[in-house]
Amino acid sequence: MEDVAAFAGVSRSTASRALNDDAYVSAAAREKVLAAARDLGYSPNQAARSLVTRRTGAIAVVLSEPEDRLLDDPYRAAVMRAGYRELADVGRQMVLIFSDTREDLSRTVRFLEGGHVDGALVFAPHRADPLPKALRLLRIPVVFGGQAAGIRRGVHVVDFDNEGGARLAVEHLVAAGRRRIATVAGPQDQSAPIDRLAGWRKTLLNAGLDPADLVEEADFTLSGGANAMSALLARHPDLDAVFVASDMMAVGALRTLDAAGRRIPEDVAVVSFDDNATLAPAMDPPLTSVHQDPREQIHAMVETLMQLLQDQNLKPRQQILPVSLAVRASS
Amino acid sequence: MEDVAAFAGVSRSTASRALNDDAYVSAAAREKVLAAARDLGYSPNQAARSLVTRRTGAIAVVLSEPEDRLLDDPYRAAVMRAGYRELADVGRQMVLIFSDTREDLSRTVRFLEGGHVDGALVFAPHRADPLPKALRLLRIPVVFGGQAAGIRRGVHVVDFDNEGGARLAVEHLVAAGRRRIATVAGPQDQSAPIDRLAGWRKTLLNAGLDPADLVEEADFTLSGGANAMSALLARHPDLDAVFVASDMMAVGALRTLDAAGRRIPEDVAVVSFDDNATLAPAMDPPLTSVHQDPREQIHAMVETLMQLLQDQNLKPRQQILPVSLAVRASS
DNA sequence: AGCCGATCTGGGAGCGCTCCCAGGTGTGGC
DNA sequence: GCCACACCTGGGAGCGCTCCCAGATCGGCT
Repeated sequence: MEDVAAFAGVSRSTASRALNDDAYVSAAAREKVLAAARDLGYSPNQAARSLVTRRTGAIAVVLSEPEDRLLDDPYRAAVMRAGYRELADVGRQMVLIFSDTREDLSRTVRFLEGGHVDGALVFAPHRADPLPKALRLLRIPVVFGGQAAGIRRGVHVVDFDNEGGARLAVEHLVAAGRRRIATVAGPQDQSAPIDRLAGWRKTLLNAGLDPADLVEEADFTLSGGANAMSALLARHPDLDAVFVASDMMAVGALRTLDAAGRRIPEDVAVVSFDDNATLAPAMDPPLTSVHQDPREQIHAMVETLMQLLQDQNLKPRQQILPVSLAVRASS
Repeated sequence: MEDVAAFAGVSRSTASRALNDDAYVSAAAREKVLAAARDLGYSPNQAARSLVTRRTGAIAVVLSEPEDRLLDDPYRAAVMRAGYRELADVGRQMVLIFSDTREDLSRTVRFLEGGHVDGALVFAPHRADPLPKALRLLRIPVVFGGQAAGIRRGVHVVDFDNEGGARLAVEHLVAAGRRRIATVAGPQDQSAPIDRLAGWRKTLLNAGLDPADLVEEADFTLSGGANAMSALLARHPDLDAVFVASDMMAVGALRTLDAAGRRIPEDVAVVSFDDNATLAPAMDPPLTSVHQDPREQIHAMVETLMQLLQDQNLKPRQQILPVSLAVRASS
């Protein structure tokens, strides 16, 4: 920078001000500095800058999930992409972190602690995940996507209304005259699927229907959904609707139903959760699904984090984003 | 760090050496420092460290591709994941960068130039992509995954043997007695699909078969594959085999063939490319596919980059990784 | 004319670390 | 017993930047 300043005929300080477009720089000086920087191919050293400013301009996006799940989970892919965009829009660089094994945990903590990033957006759906608790001890601003495992208060969370979404789905089925409404639930060690199952159960009870024995748990995969559907069908050949806790599992359920000769939606109506843009409308028949927008979630998370960066004492916020029902041919 | 040193009763220098486990520190001193660091909850400031060492410990993985493609491209997802792992294994942090629009280009260049990372692994499959050329001007070590657009020499590349893979596929079909072997090619503005198409053509000619009019180009998507297959079937109802340039397109082709009443492999044999672990074996029938391992590619790229970090003058290397044919029921 | 405040500039200090160098201590060989 | 050479330690310098402060310049107002 010294060189640039000399080349432009000004002092280091003035060059710095021009480069960071601070106030109190004459237009002439600013232009000379900018021209010099261009001619000399200069770009400021970020390490030096963040050493004194104590901020890096980078934000971590932490995905704490088993490895295999990330590969074919389209929702996570959307989160990465949206995270990148939303952060870029506020001039921040995304640093992706996959935290899976226990060994990753300490690495992740060390990284977040090391001053590489100014804050973190954390997705840790599993209730037993030790990461959220470990993060509490750090002085780095964190916003969680979905409920933080084992922590109820004092953290910033942006979640979707999972229970409300399930209610929408089941009410829709009840209104269509369905009486034997089963569900393929997601893993009950995560809060989102727990809430979805609860919503299904409550809504059935409200409608005077009996949920007993109409639940089958699966692992959010295609084959898991297919197997769960088989089990349900074996126990209750007369079921006339099913609420599936994710699109991917619904694809599996669809296959099973098809193989069992059930017409959809005539014999069995299907409603799922996620409304994944590439999956849900592409099925045969297109899936009715509870719509949640990853971009919207990330946007809210970034917004909260930016405020947190301004004011560390921002009082903890639990944002619950509304969901809607995208009705298609499967119901 | 000063505090840690004081607490441990040693000097700043000794503390630094202990923390970086340099040579020439007594075991006693090292332990005292480590204990002090633990007790004080100290973690070194990375900005200060990289200011003097001139390295950050971070490596960028740049994906230069249209946004929509990343979401459902399982190969890219595997690349991200493998990149994270392989880099973690050599003690480096991955910084993911999506570079799509032209506006992203300058942002990407600025970022890579800013000293945030020590090197970059770049995937830029499109021939018209301006990124590779822009990167040439930077003094940052770069290794390309797949051919770099518009650059033939002077860069480090780790690619798969696309043409050889296509040859394997077609030779397999010829050996099985197929005579009318069509192809669903990928976008011809990328080198991988170009090479695959060339391999198909050459192998047909070598076998004394006529490739004329048996090509249909598609965009690597499921629906693109389905449409291309329809077009081929319309022109050549008598085709008895098809080489599809990606698994995803093959899934589409399978649907079209099924809808047209063709039995697979009896009427039409299908061979695809990628051998995606979740997709290819899960199809009905399971797909014969040319196997390429993203992990292997990333591994080679990381290895080359690490050498490049040691020795900037490493002579440019073009590594072509071999592929194999995973034979399954579709052929 | 004189003064005051707004605008602009340059130098100094220091962010937290690593590296170099000078010096101290111990150990083995002659 | 003394030197040479390992091994270990502490202080100083400096990485490239931003921020603070003191001072300079300039216009506008009394």
